[in-house]
Amino acid sequence: MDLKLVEKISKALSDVNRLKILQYMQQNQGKMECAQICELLPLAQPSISHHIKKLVEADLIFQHKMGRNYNYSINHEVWNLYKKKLENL
Amino acid sequence: MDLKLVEKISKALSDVNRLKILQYMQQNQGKMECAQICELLPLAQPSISHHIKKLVEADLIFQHKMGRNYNYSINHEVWNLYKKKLENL
DNA sequence: TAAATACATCGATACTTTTAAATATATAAA
DNA sequence: TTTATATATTTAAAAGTATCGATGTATTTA
Repeated sequence: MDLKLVEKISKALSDVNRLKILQYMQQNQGKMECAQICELLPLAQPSISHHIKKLVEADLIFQHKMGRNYNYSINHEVWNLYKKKLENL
Repeated sequence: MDLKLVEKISKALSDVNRLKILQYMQQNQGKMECAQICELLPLAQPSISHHIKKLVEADLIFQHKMGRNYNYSINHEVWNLYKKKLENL
């Protein structure tokens, strides 16, 4: 994992709304739906969609389409790689 | 460590120049001077000063004045707290 | 005390990010 | 096949961030 990727992931983590999304996912066995996030955060739906996209683009979460809903789940591999990289930049 | 602080630290980490500064510090027993950073990065001195300030404000590094130079060193306590917090948001 | 050094701060500009309103798309239900 | 639902995308405005030139401030050296 090079510094450009560390930068990208850090940027994805540098917003309280996105951190709350991840927190909620961690507390729900790494899974959640968009509708739940809408209840969790005081933001309009397009804003939440935007934040989710940032997390997806940073490879921190996966997006699976299930019927007309999406399910999101934590990408533990990237998450662990990031933490490991911080140990020794 | 609350999410607002995680956000602040992540923001400090979300720039390649600042990551390079930290990387260099890690490789130098957690210490370095500003002049070394100026050689390391292709940036003007005020930009480097700005980046250092971000790291100091996030409590990721300490600033010690030694004569007319400053010495910077990694704040291992905050650094470790951050990594620990990521383990379990 | 004057000049040089090492850094910080200020001010302007350019770039990026966040947000919401409006709109689009895919799927399920009626 | 029309309508409702869940989510994404587009657009535009506001706020935040990076950069650098100019300048300021300690501190050391001459």
